Amino acid sequence: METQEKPGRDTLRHRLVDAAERRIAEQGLVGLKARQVTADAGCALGALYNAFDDLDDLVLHVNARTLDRLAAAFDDARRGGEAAEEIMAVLARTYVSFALENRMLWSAVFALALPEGRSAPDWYVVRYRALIDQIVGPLATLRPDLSPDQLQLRARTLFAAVHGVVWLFLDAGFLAVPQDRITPEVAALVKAMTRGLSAVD
Amino acid sequence: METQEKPGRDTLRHRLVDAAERRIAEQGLVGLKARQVTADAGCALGALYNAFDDLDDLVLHVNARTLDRLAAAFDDARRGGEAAEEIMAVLARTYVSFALENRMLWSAVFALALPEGRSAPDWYVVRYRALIDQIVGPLATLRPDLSPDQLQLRARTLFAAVHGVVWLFLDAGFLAVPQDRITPEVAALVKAMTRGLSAVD
DNA sequence: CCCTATCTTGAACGATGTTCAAGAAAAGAA
DNA sequence: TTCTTTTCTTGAACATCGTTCAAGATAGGG
Repeated sequence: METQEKPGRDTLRHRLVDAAERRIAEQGLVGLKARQVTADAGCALGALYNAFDDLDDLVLHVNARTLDRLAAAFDDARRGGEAAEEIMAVLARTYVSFALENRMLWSAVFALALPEGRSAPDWYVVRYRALIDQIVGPLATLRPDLSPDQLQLRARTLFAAVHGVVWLFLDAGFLAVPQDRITPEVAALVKAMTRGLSAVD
Repeated sequence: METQEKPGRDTLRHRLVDAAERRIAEQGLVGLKARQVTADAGCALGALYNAFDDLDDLVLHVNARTLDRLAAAFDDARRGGEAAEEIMAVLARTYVSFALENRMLWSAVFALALPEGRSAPDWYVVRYRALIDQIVGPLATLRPDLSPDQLQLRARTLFAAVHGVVWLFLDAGFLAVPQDRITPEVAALVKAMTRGLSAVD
């Protein structure tokens, strides 16, 4: 059972997430070790397993923070509420910038692979959905021909497609490309996917 | 140094790759253990490190096989040489089918994360490029407005975008969607990305 | 002040990837 | 064949990892 998070900024849970976040940001997900993170947080090895189920559970909390920060960046980006097309383009740029400025943390969001039977908890999935939902709005304006169900699906497809492109440049170094070409490529991708009128589907 | 592969179908190297391939196909990349795979291949634990540098090196060889099989599927798919637009659509369908029919092996291709400084060897990168190159052909027909350099880049973008969508359904189960909706979504993505005439950039 | 419940500790366990000295096998030279 | 040299093979040993758990410390409530 997931114990209720106490509000205190100085709980052990909080310090552990802080330490884990730093470690991942610097060394990547593979650089996160139980002994290291507990030392950083100033507690014994075993204390980690009192505060969290698991190392994966801890990573999930770090990832939740990362997703929240991207969601906040999305909020800011949409604040300059222009036309739907422009919002879409801004969201795409925001996504790319965020991923590039938080490489390791962003990679960790996708690199974490839960064991076979285990699925992500609700409080985690909610964060994902919140991101998708921010896309559905402008997409609905651009594609009035799509049903709500189709919109939801298409928003995920769009998100995943952009993720794929960013991933290519983040994790598949051997096909590397100058960073300044990523944003235009993603922009082209998003523009193509959201062009409404001539869309045949 | 990478020792030259002997042609024999029954070398230890070959048996190890076979065993590793089976293990990954059944249990996923995380299910691949040095002791298990050497037992399956009928050799001692240490023999693995004579045949390969590393466990990662072994996985690289499994992945190379997988990439070769997809490349072969691409070859077959293009054999019915229709219009460029149709070829593109067929390649996309082929990709999706292949990924779904080889879930674990295909995931392994992307899940393998080489340690920080280490980069994939040339004989491995070549396989990736071969796949991309199969896309460049039809894309060049559909987008005569793009320079060779832009074509190469756009082909990678397209590949990565499709990869992202397939990945979403393969590894991010909580946003799961019925399998029969994947192919149409990818088709829509590819069609949007390859639409030539009204293309703006 | 004591009883209880909770948190904390770090030694211990089992599993893992990798190394390496020693032995076996193969290949070449005579 | 026989000796020498090189290569392959072996499995015990090592270091490191995530995780557990019995024992001790701490805090709360009556």
